[in-house]
Amino acid sequence: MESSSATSGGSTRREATRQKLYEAAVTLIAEQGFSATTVDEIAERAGVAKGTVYYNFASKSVLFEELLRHGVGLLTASLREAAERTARDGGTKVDALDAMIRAGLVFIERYPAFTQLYVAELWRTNRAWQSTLMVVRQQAVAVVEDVLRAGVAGGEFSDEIDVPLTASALVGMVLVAALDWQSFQPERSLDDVHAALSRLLQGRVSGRSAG
Amino acid sequence: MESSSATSGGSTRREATRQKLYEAAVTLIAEQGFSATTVDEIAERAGVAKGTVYYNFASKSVLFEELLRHGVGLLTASLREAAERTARDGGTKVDALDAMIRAGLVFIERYPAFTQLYVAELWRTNRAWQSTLMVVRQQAVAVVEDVLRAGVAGGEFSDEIDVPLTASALVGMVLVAALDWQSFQPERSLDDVHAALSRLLQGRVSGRSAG
DNA sequence: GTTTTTGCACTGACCAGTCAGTTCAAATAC
DNA sequence: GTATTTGAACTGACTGGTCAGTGCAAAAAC
Repeated sequence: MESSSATSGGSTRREATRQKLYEAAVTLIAEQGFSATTVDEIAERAGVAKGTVYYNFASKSVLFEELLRHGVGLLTASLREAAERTARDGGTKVDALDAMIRAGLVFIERYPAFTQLYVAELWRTNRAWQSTLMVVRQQAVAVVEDVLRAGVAGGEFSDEIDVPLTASALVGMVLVAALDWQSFQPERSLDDVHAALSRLLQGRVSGRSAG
Repeated sequence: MESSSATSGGSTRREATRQKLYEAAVTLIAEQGFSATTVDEIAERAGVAKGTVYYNFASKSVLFEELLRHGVGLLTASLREAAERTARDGGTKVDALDAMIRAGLVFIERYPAFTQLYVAELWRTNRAWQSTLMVVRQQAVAVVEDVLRAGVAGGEFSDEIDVPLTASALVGMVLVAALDWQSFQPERSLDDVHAALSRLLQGRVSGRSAG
């Protein structure tokens, strides 16, 4: 007899509790930062006792590290999927980048708190989860780099572009534009924001209106 | 009788102490975050007594807020200067943006810790210095927006571009690329990084090498 | 003689992590 | 089907330590 509602691996109740803790932690840490967020707050928002946090995670930092891994996993999967879908549909590499921009925006719209938290921690040094963060960052940027490299190999992009730097710049463009969108003009539609970034990507900023 | 090394206004000795405290605080907070940085640490790194911190600043948060204002003041001055210099030399608005990108890179190369700290705090909510941060952010982005608007008015840029969003995206592009440069490939030259970003700005990513 | 800095002891709040005890659902016994 | 056992999951009061901010007398700088 199996348990009534099995998730993939791991006992159901425990998994549900961990999920609640992730959700509570991500918003609190995004708002206040890691150090300013107390374990008591996380427990309270998740609706569990403090002891439960320590039953499920070795420490506050471990909870945070697993949260990071979890979130970036979702993002890279989504980016990769966007790139592959475009390739299957016979699109160019610019189309792939454009699709990835959209996938990035969709992700940020869905998980704004996670994105905030990620940006806030990414360039810090001297932190316990530094190495976790490096690994996880590289996974995400690598997806963009791969598309750029394929584009250079296929002659679609200039072979003079600097792949890692251009990838960083593209990620930064989307990240900052999206966070500003969420923070300062949340009423705008995703399509709107996507259109503006597309234009920038395709160098259609200079030059008069298409009229 | 002028003091030997006058900064604008304020008694010299006091100003020197405050400067030491800014420098100590900025690196520590960039590395560890605001909450994880103690006043004792700041005092120790600055080489002054803890009491001196409180003689010069009302509280830890006030020290931080003034630090923010100070740093962003330097940045906006530098951006504005770059834009104006280009205008005087009869450059286009793209030239102005390019000069501002360079000014941004120079700033980040000179004050990497401040930049880190700024990014880490910018999209947080529920923090005491939230409003300070908003004001100060707007000052910096506004300089870029002004150039974009002037370019649209003069017909150099498409009137379909979204000025605030494009400004955000450009700032993000430079910010993230530069932070990655500093963190992960610090051996590269500023010119190198600038060239890569210039290329992206001018839409010279697509298309074969100029050979 | 006024301003600024020092050094250091002290307070009170806050917080990560612990642990002895409780809950409860499923398994086993009858 | 009812009673009993088991153990994973959870609880929340408690502890030991940390830290922002204070108070103040004496020294140093100007």
